[in-house]
Amino acid sequence: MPQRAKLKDIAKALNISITTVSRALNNKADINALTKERVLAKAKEIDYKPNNLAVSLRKSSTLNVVGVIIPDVKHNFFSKMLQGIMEQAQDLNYFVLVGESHHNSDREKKLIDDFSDYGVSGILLAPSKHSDFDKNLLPIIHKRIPVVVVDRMYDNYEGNFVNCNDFDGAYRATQHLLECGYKTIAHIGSSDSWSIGHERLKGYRAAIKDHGLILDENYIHICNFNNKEEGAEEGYKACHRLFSLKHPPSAIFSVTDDIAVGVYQYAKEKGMDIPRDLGIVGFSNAEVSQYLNPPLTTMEQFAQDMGREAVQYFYKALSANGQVFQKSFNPHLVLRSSTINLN
Amino acid sequence: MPQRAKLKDIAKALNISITTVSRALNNKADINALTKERVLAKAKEIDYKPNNLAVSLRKSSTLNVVGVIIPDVKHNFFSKMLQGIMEQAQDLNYFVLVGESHHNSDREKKLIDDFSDYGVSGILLAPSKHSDFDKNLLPIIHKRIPVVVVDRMYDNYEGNFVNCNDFDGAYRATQHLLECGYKTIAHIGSSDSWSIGHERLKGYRAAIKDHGLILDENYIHICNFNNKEEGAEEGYKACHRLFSLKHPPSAIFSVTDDIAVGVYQYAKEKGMDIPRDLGIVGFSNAEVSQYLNPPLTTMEQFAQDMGREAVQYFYKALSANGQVFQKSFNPHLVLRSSTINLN
DNA sequence: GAATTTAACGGTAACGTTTACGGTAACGTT
DNA sequence: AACGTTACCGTAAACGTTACCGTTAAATTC
Repeated sequence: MPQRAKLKDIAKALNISITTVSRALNNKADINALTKERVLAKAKEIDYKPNNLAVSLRKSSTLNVVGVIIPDVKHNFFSKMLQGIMEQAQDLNYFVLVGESHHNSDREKKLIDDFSDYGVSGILLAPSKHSDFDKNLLPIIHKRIPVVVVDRMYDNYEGNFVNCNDFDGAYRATQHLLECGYKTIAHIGSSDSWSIGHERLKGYRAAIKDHGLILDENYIHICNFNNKEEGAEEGYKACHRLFSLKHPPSAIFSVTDDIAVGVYQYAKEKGMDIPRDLGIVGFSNAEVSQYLNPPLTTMEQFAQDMGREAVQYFYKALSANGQVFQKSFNPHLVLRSSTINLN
Repeated sequence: MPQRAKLKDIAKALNISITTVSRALNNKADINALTKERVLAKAKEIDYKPNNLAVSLRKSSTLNVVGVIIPDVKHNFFSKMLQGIMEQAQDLNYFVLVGESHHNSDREKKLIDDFSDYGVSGILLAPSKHSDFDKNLLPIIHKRIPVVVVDRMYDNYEGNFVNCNDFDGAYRATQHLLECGYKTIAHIGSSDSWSIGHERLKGYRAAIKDHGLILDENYIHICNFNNKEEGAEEGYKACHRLFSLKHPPSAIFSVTDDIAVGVYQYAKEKGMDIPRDLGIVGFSNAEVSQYLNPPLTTMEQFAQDMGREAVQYFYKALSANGQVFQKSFNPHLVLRSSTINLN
């Protein structure tokens, strides 16, 4: 609605053609230095700003927008990631369109399609649990829209991605507990259809095995998350089962910090001392974890760096023809007081 | 880059004019039912999607995008708000462009200008501390771009806004402490140039006064936040001073939950029992607060509702000519265990 | 049956840009 | 003097769409 200045206005004011004005503003060749100067001055004077719609239409290019789809902004990991994305995007002069899937595959599909129809230059997707690759992502990949998958992995996915090396992280978390001297280590995991949970379980298994311990399947408790983020509750319930075993565990590697919160609640209720009676390692270094009592040892995921890298990959994918960019970030142990050296 | 289907393609395939195709798809008058059907079928067949750029350019309307500027996505309050914004925006068929100001006024200005140049339909702004109204917001208000200010208030601002009734919230928080029977209530606040801190301080003052107590200025500690979110540290430092007073307070109303975390740390260190020795009420119901030990009594701000309302106001402002929309949400006391009835 | 309405459609211009192309001076070259 | 070169600028078409107006044939009116 607001009456914007156009090339025509400048042209009229200076009594030259629109073409010349355009040339001046986009510093192209075939233009007199003086004319250019006058155009620039006039442009500033009447506050001329190019009409992106017209420019993109004419150039038949897309707008400088990248679409970001995440399951939940409130989640610490995703908001950190988003932060990294926005920073890097701004550096590359891109705008960021954000949508939430709420871990709903249909909603995710709609967002992907809407973004695509809108004409984004690319899409960064942190897939929801149960995301349907063939249905949601494949169509727009075929449309040649650059896509970078973040955080979660599809099976046999061969496109661009940035994720967290969950296997490695879980391995190191478990290893840390072993090195502290905890002998019986349980794992509270999350539903298998979610690749992250799967990888972390594998990492846990590998660590136990590599250290010559026998893996007791009773020590593995897989929670069944619904869409709600009721992690703490699930953790609490898990403890209920784990500590009714004949030989209850002396340490727990929890697949998320949220779940660990539930473990804390259970431990407190039963008068168990963390870390003496029970060692705990979480995953993802949620904001909560530093405020828990005692502060939770956990795995930092570098969400912000992942976000930044994702944007860079998208950017590279724009020009690079067919080349694929992939990277796994190794998590880092954040040593706090929920684990202690028992030796 | 991806070769999109155009009206021309449909027209050619059916041997009719582009105009007719357009009419069919936008279900306008002057079109045969059969023709319309054939067009729609063909459109679906070749997956035609209108080119938004061309449409908006032709109609000289903006794209369906609303720009959102917040200081920090990681912050619980803002991410909740953003969530509300995105939900409501999706319902109204708007896309959401997000940018972070990081409490930097210049960065905020750049975002506002960029969004405006981009051609957003409107802007929702949660101003950063020290945001310069005249410099940042006034220019685009003059450009007639609908603006809704959220959360924080400018002095003498007369445009659209949705905020939290901080005065009322602070009043009720303080009142709650008084009703519990705490006799000496201190306030840890934040720098005055931030309207929110100012309002909460006023609310605190009013509550003390209305209950016939004498306000001891020594009980008011104003933290000087820099841009960093070092709330806990500030809270800790504040306690240092407050508890070296001749008559230390028996309760604290903290301007944010973050700061309250610092109070907890101090209390734990000095062996004070919360809530017996020290009652605490926070503000904003951060995620942390429920996990603190004991869980923190605090004021819920309905960030999500505020976000939703903000989008609705923006939407109304699009058509309503000059009408101004304003609303203050009253915070709600979330009663937990950091306060107790002493009577 | 002539006049008028109506249904259905097409042509053209326009939204604000960019760009391929052509044109006109002014100058230098042989 | 004829030609080529250079520097600068304008014309016109195009990007994909929609609004406006005109056109045709059939249907309706009297």
